[in-house]
Amino acid sequence: MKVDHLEDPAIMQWGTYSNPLLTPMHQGNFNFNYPVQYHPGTASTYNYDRNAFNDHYNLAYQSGLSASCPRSLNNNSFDMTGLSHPGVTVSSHPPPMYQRGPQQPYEGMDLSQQSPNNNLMQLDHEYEDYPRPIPEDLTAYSTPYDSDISRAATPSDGSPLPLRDDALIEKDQPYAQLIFRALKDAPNHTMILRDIYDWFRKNTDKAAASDSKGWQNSIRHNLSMNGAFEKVDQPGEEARKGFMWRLTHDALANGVKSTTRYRSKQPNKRGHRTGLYPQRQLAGAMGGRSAKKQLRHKARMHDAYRSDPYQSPSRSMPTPATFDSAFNSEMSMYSGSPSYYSPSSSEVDAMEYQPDAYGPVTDSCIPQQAFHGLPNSSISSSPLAAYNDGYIQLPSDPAVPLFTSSPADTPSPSASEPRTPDSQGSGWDDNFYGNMGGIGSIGFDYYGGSDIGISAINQDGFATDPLDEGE
DNA sequence: CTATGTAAACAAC
DNA sequence: GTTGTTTACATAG
Repeated sequence: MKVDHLEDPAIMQWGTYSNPLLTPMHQGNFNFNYPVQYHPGTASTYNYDRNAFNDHYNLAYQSGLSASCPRSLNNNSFDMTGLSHPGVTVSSHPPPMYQRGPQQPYEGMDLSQQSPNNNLMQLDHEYEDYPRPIPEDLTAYSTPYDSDISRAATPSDGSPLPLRDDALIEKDQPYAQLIFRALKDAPNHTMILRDIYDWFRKNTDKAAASDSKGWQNSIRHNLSMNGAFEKVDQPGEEARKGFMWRLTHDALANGVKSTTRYRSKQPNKRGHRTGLYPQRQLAGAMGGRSAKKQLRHKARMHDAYRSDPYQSPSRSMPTPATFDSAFNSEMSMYSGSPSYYSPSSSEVDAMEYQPDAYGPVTDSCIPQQAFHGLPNSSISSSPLAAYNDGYIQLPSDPAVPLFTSSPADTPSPSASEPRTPDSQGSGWDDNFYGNMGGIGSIGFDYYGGSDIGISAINQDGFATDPLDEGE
């Protein structure tokens, strides 16, 4: 087994990390008059494969000024993990299944955005190099974590270096955090459950510490309960095995928040039901993978949506790999916004699950980080901007200019402004700048159009939200 | 109280 | 048996 270091040493220079907000990409001469060129069919720009797993790989980002975006231009393109770099033909540990389409190099990509957090990258050597996947090889999934990689410190191995010193901290992190890390390092930030298990076996002591399988239960529990993780469908035969789990855009941008989604707010205040569920409502009566196709009891979840500022509206539904356009237009803040557009039960039920809803989206979008330096007012007053977890959605019409040079020239927000349903009054708009999702990235929280706060991501990947409304 | 871990019931593979 | 959802209890802080 080869345990090469996959990273280009030139890329892996931690010391060069300086300011996440001042990466070369952002330092480019910006004028905000450029109309975004949208070439839906430009093959050289992207190669959209309608696939759950490559939707993030197909973007060629050009000079940081414009991008064609198959809607789900992902943070991975600007990855803070540093794992999927242009020109680097290997990524750290993608199981072949995960990558269906060929990975496009990002010509103009910024290589300097390295996470300052060594923890996030220390695991790379654990994974094997692997050849570029055959596109149609969807069924031959083999976990990248071979069981025999007992990485028990084998000094003779050459480069054992299982975990660095700071890794010790990692072990004490909560499950949600660890899962976050696992996914963050994964290609597309997506993994299947078993690989998450394996990641835990390798990189944490949760597994070893417990003789039982409680830790797996906990992982599943967290995956289910924490809004940072979303399910995406697994194409092909493997779909039977379950979903893949992916970090939401919002999680990438904002970090993980607590796993409190459905937890009862007032747990049996009085009457403490000491005895184990004598009168207990059947726990998990609604559980199961049936959620995949039958959206049960959505209504009762809406309370949870409101109470959990981290929740995406349709957690029980597998999230299409990229935005379903209807979904997108209906709820443009599809994740991460506290004031959600809460679809009614019937609406949710109407949102039938479409396994093939990965179609390209008509809108062009550019990452908000491209607007670094632009006054907030300019952005928010743009008639085009619809903030969407790290991206600015643009209408299909490429002729419409984005911004004018002077604020005075800015056309007043028209009625056609695609605002989010709740951004007018009480909605949140998370408008992230900088290296989206990177440690230390900063975002501005808009509340009803007013810039009132700043969020940041701490070293642990947890978002610090000074305005976290706890209800 | 909140955040988290843990156990477990349960449903649908 | 596995995966995913949900409820419930315990406990640390």
